Order: sequence, then structure tokens, then C-alpha cells
Amino acid sequence: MVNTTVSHIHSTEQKVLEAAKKVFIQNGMEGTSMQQIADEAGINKSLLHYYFRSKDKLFDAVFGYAIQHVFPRLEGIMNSDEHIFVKIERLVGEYMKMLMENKFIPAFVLHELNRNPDRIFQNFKNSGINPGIFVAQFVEEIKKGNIRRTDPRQLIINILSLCIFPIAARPLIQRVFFENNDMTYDHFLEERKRVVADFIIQSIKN
Amino acid sequence: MVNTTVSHIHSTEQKVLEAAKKVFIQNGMEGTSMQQIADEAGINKSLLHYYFRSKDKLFDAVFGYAIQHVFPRLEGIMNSDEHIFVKIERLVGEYMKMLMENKFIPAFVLHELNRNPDRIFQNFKNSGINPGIFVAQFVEEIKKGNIRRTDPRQLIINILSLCIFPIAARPLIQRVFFENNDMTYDHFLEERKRVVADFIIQSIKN
DNA sequence: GTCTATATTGTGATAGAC
DNA sequence: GTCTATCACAATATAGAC
Repeated sequence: MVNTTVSHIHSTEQKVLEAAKKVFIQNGMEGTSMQQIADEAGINKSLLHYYFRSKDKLFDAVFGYAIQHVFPRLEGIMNSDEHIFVKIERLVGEYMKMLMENKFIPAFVLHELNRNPDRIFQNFKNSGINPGIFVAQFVEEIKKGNIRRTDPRQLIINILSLCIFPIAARPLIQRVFFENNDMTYDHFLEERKRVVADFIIQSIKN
Repeated sequence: MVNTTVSHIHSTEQKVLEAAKKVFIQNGMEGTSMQQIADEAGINKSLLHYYFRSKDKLFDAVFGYAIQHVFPRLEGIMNSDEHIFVKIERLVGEYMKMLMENKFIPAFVLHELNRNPDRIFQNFKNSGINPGIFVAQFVEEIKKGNIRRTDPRQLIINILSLCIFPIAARPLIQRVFFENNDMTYDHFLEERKRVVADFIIQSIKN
């Protein structure tokens, strides 16, 4: 859909978008002013309106980007011919990696989701993310007797929960349990990739 | 600490606080105006400042209340003399019940946590919530050989993740998987109490 | 305690010069 | 394309009448 092949070209429009991503995702729609974005981009306020008519439209552009990171397209891993348990391990690892690299996105999406559900649902549908692929593949494995009969929705929610929450609540967890040390918590999350994968696999094993 | 015994008396101050809770928790600090709160309380804007000097102070009062619902005090259940597995089942059930009754609080707290971590951490410390009690009890059970050797931090994060995320992401999950039907999703969450408890117990069983 | 009126600053957005 | 200047309005907060 969107042309990402030229995203490295730092045209003014790109500078605006990058600045908007940074500020919106950290502070939310209402917590962000056009002035902040302009400052971050090192340009004038009016230029924001020149490229993206309104704050709303600029926000939508940012949100479309963010939602891809919270509900990523998993086709690549899911459609490989590896064993289901290997897939889950890779899936959890890749997903947590992505979230760790975009640590403000989970709480941002959850917040905007609660403030404006319909807008966000629309955005989700437009993103091309399709849980049906995962569900179908999962049901197939159940039929083959490879895994225990389980509600795929519970499974999906479990995976998302275990991966997303530790990032969304990071600022508090890190302070409570890890003396607010970034490296220590990063290391803990690295270990956690295996913990979560094992946890999930154990729960669907026959 | 806080006198909650008179919270049913609908003095103007209480009306203000109730209105502020409702509006702040749904829309966040920056997404809320003093006018909205005044309208919700059915009074004048100036009265908000009369009772709570500033928007900041009013927000702190609301946040102190909210954080108790996301990181509740579990002493009651933890200090009973029931079996550890029964405790976990009760704990998960009670916790999810509380979250379901306060469905906007999780995303609210996570958002504010990321916007202003230090302020929120301070608020957390003042709340009297103490994860040490749970950890100590858990370590004791490991020593007694009742459960598998596990990092208690991973366990706590697992429990919080599995309980909080389905509420925080409810507006999207409900639309994607449950045709946006409140009753259907409530029913799913009721079932989920057992799913989560079993999931947790299975993961620490020897 | 509760109101009206107002001060002050910040907001999104547009017009128009260059 | 990029800037300055400005509009119309909303924000938090305070002063003062009752």
C-alpha cells in the first residue's frame, strides 16, 4: 500500500513525519501540540499544515505506522514450513524484539484505542492485518492432533498479553524490580523471550 | 491513609472527585479539560479550583485512586492459609473482576505511566502496594518444594499481563473477535478467569 | 461556597509576502 | 516551499461580588 522504499530520503515531508511519530507516540494525540512537532522537525508550524492539512490527518499517518508494530503481520513466519513450536518461538522472539525497539508504541496504541475505538478499528482494518491466517493455521494443527484443543482467541490474547504488557508497563516495572536500570531490564526481556515461548508452547502441548 | 468511610456523602467535593475520576480516566490528563469535569459534576469551573487548587492536584487525587485498581493490595488473599494454587485461582478471579468493573483504568494508567514515569512511581510508592509480600510467600513455597523454581518477577509479570491486557485492549479485541458485543466479551472474560488461572498454575507446577 | 467576569497564555489553522 | 503575521477560540487560573 504505502511506499516505504523512499523513506530514507529526508525531504521536509519525511522530516515532519519522523518528528510527528516521535512526539505523538510519546505524548499521545491530545498531549501533543503542533508547535512541539515543528520544533522537533526544526521547521515552522505552518509547514505542518502545508504537508498534512490538519493535526488529525498528521495523526492518522502516525497511527497507521504505529499499529503495524503492535499487531504485526505474521504471514512470513506463519507460512513457513517449520514445526508449529518453532514458529511460535520465532514469532515471540521477533515480536518482542520489535516492541523493544519501539517501546513507547504499545502504551500509545492502547491509550488511543480507548479514547477513540472506532477510528482505531477503521485504521486496523485498513492495515491489512489479518488474524484469520493465524487462526486457520492453528485450527489445522489441532485437526492434525499436533496440539491440544484450545480457543485460538484465548491463545492469541495470551501471546499478545505476555509480549506487550512488559513493554507498556516498562517505566514502572523497571523502577520497582530493576532499580530503573535500562540494561538490566533489557537483559531480563531477552531471557523473557524464551520464558514466554516455553510458557505458550507448554500450554498447547498435547 | 485516606478516609474512604464518608465517600458516599455527596458533598460538592465528592461530586467533583467522582466527575474527575470519570473524565480523567476515560480521556487522560491532557485529553481532559477543567470545563468537561465541571460539566460532568454539574457545577462551575471555578469551584474545581476552590476545592483542588489546580488541575495537577486534582489529577493526582484521581491517579492515586486508579493505581490501586491496576496494582491492587493482595495481602488479604495471599495471607490466607489456603493452598497456593487455590490462592492463585482466587487472586486471578478477584483481580479480573475488579478490572472488568473499571475497564478504562488499565489503559489510563499505562498511558500516564509512559508520559510521566517519575510522578507515577512516586504515586505508586505512596500507595502502600508492596510486591515483596507476594515474592516472599512465593519463595517460601519454592523452598517447601510445592512449586517449580521460577523467577518470581517473571511470574508476577505473567499474571499482570494476562489479566490487564485483555481489558486495556478491549475496544479492539471486542471489535475484531466478538462483533463488538459487550455481553459476549464479558462472557469470554468470565471463562478466561479459569483459563488464566490454569495457565499460571500449570506453569509453576512441579 | 458558589457564582460571573476577566486575565493570560496556548491552541489549530489560514492569509499572504517572498 | 518556506516564512511571518494574525485570526478565532479554548485552556488554566484568579479576582471579586454575593
